[in-house]
Amino acid sequence: MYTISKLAKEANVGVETIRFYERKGLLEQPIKPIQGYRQYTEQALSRVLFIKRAQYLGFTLAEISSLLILSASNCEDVQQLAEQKLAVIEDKLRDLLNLKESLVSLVSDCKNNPSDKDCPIIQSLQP
Amino acid sequence: MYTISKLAKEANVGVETIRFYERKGLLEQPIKPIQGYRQYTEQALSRVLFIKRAQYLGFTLAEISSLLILSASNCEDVQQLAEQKLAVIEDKLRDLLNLKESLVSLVSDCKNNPSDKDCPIIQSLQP
DNA sequence: CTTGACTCCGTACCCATATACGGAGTTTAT
DNA sequence: ATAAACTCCGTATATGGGTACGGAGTCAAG
Repeated sequence: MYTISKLAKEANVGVETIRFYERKGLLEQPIKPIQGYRQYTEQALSRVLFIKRAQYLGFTLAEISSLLILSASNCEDVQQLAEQKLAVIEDKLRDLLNLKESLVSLVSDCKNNPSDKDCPIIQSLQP
Repeated sequence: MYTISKLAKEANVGVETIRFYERKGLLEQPIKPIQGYRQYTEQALSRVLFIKRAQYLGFTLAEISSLLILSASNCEDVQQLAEQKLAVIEDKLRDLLNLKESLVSLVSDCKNNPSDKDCPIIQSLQP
């Protein structure tokens, strides 16, 4: 069990971020004991780490929210939502691959540029 | 020569976006004639298109700003900036591919799940 | 039992990237 | 010569994702 600051530290985010996620409904706020501080479980930690990883992958908090709602429904619904997310991921993959290819080719043009000016990247951005 | 709205239309952005870029120093604001409206040159259009392309490649406006400054001089620095972006994109690609594979396999587990509950996806989200 | 660190809560503020509004001036079409 | 459309300018608002602040309560060590 963690206090909020331990949890934040463990997940490598700020305390305020935890509270922000709670307000956004991304993280369940543990019931506060009549007297004392809230206790956070391992599950809360996994949840925060999940959010962070998904964010890193380019999901917005809103998307992460619906990813997380998966766990509220029955298997078929879960599966369906997972398939939707899969489609989103595949789109993102395609976009990222295109981006990567453009950048790779630009950088390689740069490497073949003998001069220090007339940078091919800049030129390619010039219409 | 364009008026601001022609320029905006040509570049496929809003008029307000042009003004915003001017405020940000990404775009030089043409001198306003004593009487009348500002005139924008082809250069201004190229500049806006440059910004849009660079944005599409994943550069932030701040980065674009430094790209524009660097473009006057040093191909190597530009290349370095592009390589940094490339590294970030490659990391994201790797992670997205992993995520996709896990989702694919979870969805297929779901399909092999005869019951409506004990959803494998839900179970995989439990700690 | 006091002190210092931590928590709680509401609210305000921050940055990036725009987008909208409103009143006054300007241009263009009829 | 007037209306419609456009521009100018400052300011306000939006959205996403946080970060900071201040006062009051709580906990843990000495």
